[in-house]
Amino acid sequence: MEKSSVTEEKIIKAATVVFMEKGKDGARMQEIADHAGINKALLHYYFRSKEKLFSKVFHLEIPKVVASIFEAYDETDDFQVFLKSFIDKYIDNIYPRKNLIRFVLWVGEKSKIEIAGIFLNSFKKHGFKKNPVVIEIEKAIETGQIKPVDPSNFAMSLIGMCIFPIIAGPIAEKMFPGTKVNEKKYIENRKKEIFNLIWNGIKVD
Amino acid sequence: MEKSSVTEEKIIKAATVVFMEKGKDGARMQEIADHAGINKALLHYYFRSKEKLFSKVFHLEIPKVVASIFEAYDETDDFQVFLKSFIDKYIDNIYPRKNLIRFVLWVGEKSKIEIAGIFLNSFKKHGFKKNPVVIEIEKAIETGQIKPVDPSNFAMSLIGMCIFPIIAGPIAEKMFPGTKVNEKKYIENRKKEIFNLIWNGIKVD
DNA sequence: TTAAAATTTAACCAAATGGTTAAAAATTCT
DNA sequence: AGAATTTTTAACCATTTGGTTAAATTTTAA
Repeated sequence: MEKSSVTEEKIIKAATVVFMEKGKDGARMQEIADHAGINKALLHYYFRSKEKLFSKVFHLEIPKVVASIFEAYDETDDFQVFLKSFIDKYIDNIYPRKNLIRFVLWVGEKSKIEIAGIFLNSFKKHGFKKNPVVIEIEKAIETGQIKPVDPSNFAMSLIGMCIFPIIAGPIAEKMFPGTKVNEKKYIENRKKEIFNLIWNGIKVD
Repeated sequence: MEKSSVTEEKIIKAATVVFMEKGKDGARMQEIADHAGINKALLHYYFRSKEKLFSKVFHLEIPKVVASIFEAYDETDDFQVFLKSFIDKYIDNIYPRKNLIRFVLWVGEKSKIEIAGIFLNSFKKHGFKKNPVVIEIEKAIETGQIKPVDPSNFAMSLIGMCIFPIIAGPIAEKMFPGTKVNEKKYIENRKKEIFNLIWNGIKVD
């Protein structure tokens, strides 16, 4: 690999860390340069402006949020198996990416960057036209494995339950007694609770 | 009311809007002053620094996030009724506060401000020691109205399902086909889907 | 009414920040 | 090797930003 692309990668990596940590406005070009082990002029040589660098990072990172869904996705005919495995893998995937997700959610609303295209591209790259979880749910309904819920809404609920405690972090810990987002035991237990709630509901038969 | 407190209130209101829109670092003191219809010197006369002003706003706004739970809370002996009503009111409450919630989630992680105390105070003010939803769930389990789920986890799931589509906004719309977070029809339907999923699960009996 | 106290403003300041420049150092290519 | 090209740096610049100051205006109260 040529030196140029090595440096460019170093910059993007550093910028990603700093942007995610400090936000777009809180991030300092100098800090990004320091983090990448280069000086500010070089940083501007590679990326003319903060805006351009930010846009680059944003476009590279969004697909990773999408990807975490595909990475957790395993095709099976047994929806119960699929669901259990998806929750397990998805939470494990997003956990180390919580900064990224918080960042994308925050910036996705505020920034003027067009995100629709980025998302669709990301889906296409994985060979799907839409959310694979939605597809899997539709399949399960058709084969009579689950009740006829609205697939899109169900997928939203599923992702919401997985993501919320992770992005809410310290807020969630104060809001809900016993929550310890950083303890493996809590996370493992949460996976089970999510599955049980979705699968069985809370109604007493 | 004296002029001073009127001005102070104007400033806080303006600061809240601007901070929520632009974030802590993106917000400009000048913009806050303009928004409040005063000049920058006066702004600093009332709040010595941006940091102090921000802290004030943050401490005033967090309780409102907590409050949206209490506002949606109605005590009943019938948990099914409680759940339906809670989902309905809670979503209606947080919807116009989505900027605030996104802001608190983002800043809550990044800012060094101690949030634990703010939360506990906020609970106390409403006469509760912990999340009222959790209390209601515990009651319902004791009276055998619902299955013995983990109350805290269940509450987290409930809140997560309600909050996620709202804070995810445009991201959610791309991720899940058919989602239109700004349409009343979508929101009303989502309320029903959340209730049904929680109550019945998806297992075919 | 008038002096004291509080409020409001315009002009200013120092520091920080994004960005530039021109030259030096290192690489690449013939 | 050595000219051309790319990479790297230090010093610099213009603007923005948070914050100050001192004087003018308005309000309060005796």
